[in-house]
Amino acid sequence: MGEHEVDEINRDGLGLRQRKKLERRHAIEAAALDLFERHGFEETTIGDIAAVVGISPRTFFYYFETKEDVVLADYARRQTRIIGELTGRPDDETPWTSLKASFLAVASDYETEREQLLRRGIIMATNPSVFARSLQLQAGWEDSLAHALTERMSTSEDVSTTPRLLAASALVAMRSSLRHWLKTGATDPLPRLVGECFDKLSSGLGAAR
Amino acid sequence: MGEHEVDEINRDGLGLRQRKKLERRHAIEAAALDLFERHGFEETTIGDIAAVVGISPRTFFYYFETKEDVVLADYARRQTRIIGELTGRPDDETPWTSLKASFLAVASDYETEREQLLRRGIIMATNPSVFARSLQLQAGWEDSLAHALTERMSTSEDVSTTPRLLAASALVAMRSSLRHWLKTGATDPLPRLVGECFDKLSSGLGAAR
DNA sequence: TGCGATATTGCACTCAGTGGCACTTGCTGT
DNA sequence: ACAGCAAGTGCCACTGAGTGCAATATCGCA
Repeated sequence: MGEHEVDEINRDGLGLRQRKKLERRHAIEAAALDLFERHGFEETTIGDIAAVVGISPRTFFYYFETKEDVVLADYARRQTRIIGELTGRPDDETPWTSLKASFLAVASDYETEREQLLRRGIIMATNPSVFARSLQLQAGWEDSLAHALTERMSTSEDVSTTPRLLAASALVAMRSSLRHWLKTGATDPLPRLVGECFDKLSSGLGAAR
Repeated sequence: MGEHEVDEINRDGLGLRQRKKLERRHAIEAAALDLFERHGFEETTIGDIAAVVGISPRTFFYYFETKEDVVLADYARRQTRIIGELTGRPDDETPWTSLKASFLAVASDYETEREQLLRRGIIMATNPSVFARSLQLQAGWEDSLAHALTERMSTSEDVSTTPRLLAASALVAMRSSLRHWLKTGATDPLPRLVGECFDKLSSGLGAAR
């Protein structure tokens, strides 16, 4: 019967309704990003964005929870991407190897969206509240990773410290190489940077200088 | 001449003014924490807090930048504590050893403030916005650590990735052991937990399960 | 064509946080 | 002891994010 499910009717994808929603979501993203870059994040109000897209300010919150989330809209996508990648790895691999492989895969994606990442990265680095929100999302990310790892390693003793440590470390590797990548204008190949960071961590921090 | 410095006149400490300020600051902290625990963080307004302490809402912001900062008031103190500890370490030590030693020192402090930490920890773990703010502070912390390390290791190439990686990893170790400590009711000796985490990281993540 | 789910909007409201201005009072140099 | 200064404090008005609610519009589908 007519359930209130997420309708996915049309071939090859989503129903007209879903498509429209996605389009509008992207429209909001584009308009907002543009305004943020031209007038600054703080200076731009929800009203401004709504006006450009031609929707009511109230509707904005139907699409995004906070103003910050517009900038970080792609975080969630990447997050699920990584988790998928991770759970797809063979079971006999050591956790750290799987993590490295998963993050490397995503790192390649990053390069194709270089421009987008740079734009968003700049706004994020410049605006404390956006940065804060990104940290918050990363924490959720860490949770998911840790959870996935706990299932993978049958260490079972619910979410012990080790998976958390692994997950957090992986994120640290990703984050710091990403930072370096962005700071150097995204010229070096990102996967290489990520690989190097992972290796530094896997061989142990004890051996520095 | 009469500079606008932080005045410290009286013997053994600060002037009357400073003391009053500190007292009031603590009063705000106490009242706020109490309200937060009894009615919830979100539910408590700045006005509520101000009313209890007997100040105007406006004045609250003279003492704290945000409502969240009341809960995290001791973060800054600990931060400077650690940095001090770190710069005090002998130069011939490997960075990671110094980091471990510094964090261990602070870990001992934590145990004497067990109650306080638990109270604040609970509020933090329960409230996304407080948690977010704590992450933000940690990021600043990471910056300071990385900076201190860069000076220490004469790797000089301005804030290269390595010090960042070290700093971030140390924070991960601290954070995850702290989390575990809090979750288990702060019974195990914290320094031991911290030590273990540091060791896991120093021997390398590659060797898991 | 009409039913039901989904999308959109207006309105009223709360509350964090800021800016400006006036007023008090502890501190400091003379 | 006194004057000048700046920190501390308070009040008022204001902006803007975000929410709850209820009314309306739109669209897919039977």
